[in-house]
Amino acid sequence: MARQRDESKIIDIQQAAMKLVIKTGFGGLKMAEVAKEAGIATGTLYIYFKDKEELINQAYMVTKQEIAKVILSPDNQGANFYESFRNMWFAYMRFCMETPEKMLFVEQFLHSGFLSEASVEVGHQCFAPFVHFVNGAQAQGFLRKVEVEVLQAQLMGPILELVKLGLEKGMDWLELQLESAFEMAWEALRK
Amino acid sequence: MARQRDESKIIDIQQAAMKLVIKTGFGGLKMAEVAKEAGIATGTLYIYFKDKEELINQAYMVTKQEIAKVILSPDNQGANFYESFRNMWFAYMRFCMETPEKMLFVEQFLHSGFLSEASVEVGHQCFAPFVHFVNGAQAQGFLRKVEVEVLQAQLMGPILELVKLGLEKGMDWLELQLESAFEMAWEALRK
DNA sequence: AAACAAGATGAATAAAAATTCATTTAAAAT
DNA sequence: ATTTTAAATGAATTTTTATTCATCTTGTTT
Repeated sequence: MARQRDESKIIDIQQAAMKLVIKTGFGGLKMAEVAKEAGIATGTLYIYFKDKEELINQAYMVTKQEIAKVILSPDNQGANFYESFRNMWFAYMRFCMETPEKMLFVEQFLHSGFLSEASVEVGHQCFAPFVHFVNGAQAQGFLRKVEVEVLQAQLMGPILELVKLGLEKGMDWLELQLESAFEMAWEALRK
Repeated sequence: MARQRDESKIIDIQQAAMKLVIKTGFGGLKMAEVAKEAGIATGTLYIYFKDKEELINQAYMVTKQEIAKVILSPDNQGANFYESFRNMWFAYMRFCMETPEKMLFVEQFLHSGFLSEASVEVGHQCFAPFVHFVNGAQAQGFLRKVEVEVLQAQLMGPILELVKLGLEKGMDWLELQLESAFEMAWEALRK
């Protein structure tokens, strides 16, 4: 008997928040600015989210899951390990270059002081398939036998830094570095 | 004709701020808490620093310079390139493990929205010796010929991630991973 | 040891930001 | 077309946090 809640606003709001975090950092993130960026009134935020903490944590959980999906998205039927690894690396890198705000938001969130119980849980869930992939690859002798977190650090650390550089120097610049960057990652991790 | 200003308070205050940033992120950093952590009254902060922005920027500049000094500190007389590289990597890593708050503060600061003109300048200054070292090593055929920023990303990115892991899982755990981590970095960067 | 000057204090104030809510608007049902 | 009711609004309020300042303390000088 009344107008519908516009569920797409949830996404708009989360995207607005992520976009602003890149510019201002978590410290500078203001609810009034999120609303403005999302094209709605301040009060409307509170229809869709209980408070700032919930908004930020939900943005994290949704985005973290999206990223996990991206990494597993390539169709690796018939590909050898090197090719699968390469596909996943490029899939993730392309995602980061297209929506850097998402990966940087997820990254910064972890040290923002907003991290809730539920977010930690989602983080673990999303990490599980990666652990499985790495364990298999190690067992088959494709990857170095070091703890999975160390592999992850070596793999994700440089990507994060490269995306930050991409924001400063332009994604066209970054595009030119991709092959080298991938090779370096591969040399670091291969057995 | 009056009591001396205690210059060591400047360091205490900056260290307090850096320590708190690890716990609460930049967003959660409160002047009252910095004062408490430093063991002084809130108002005393403003004797030593004009405002929050100045405090944070000065902490950054001092710490960034300290880090630059640490990386160049090893005595590499008579060492070959591999040994020099190894010495620098371990010198930096040890510094990070002893005072993770400094490296994480510097890291987070760059995306906090507080970055001043002067801080950017100091950042560049500190980067210059690294550029020089890398250029020389590339010319002599020790390192891959990729842009210096890409090398830096591949080198520093994993260290940052490892230190974060060290904070979560303990520095004793990280200690056990150092040799592997260094080897991976070396394989990534070597020609 | 008295006077002085600058440091230190922390409660009071100002500024900034999150959240609420009385009111308005508009989609859906009758 | 009218009624209904939840969404949307944004000014007002509350809450949080930075900054100031009247007062006190302490080291130094004479």
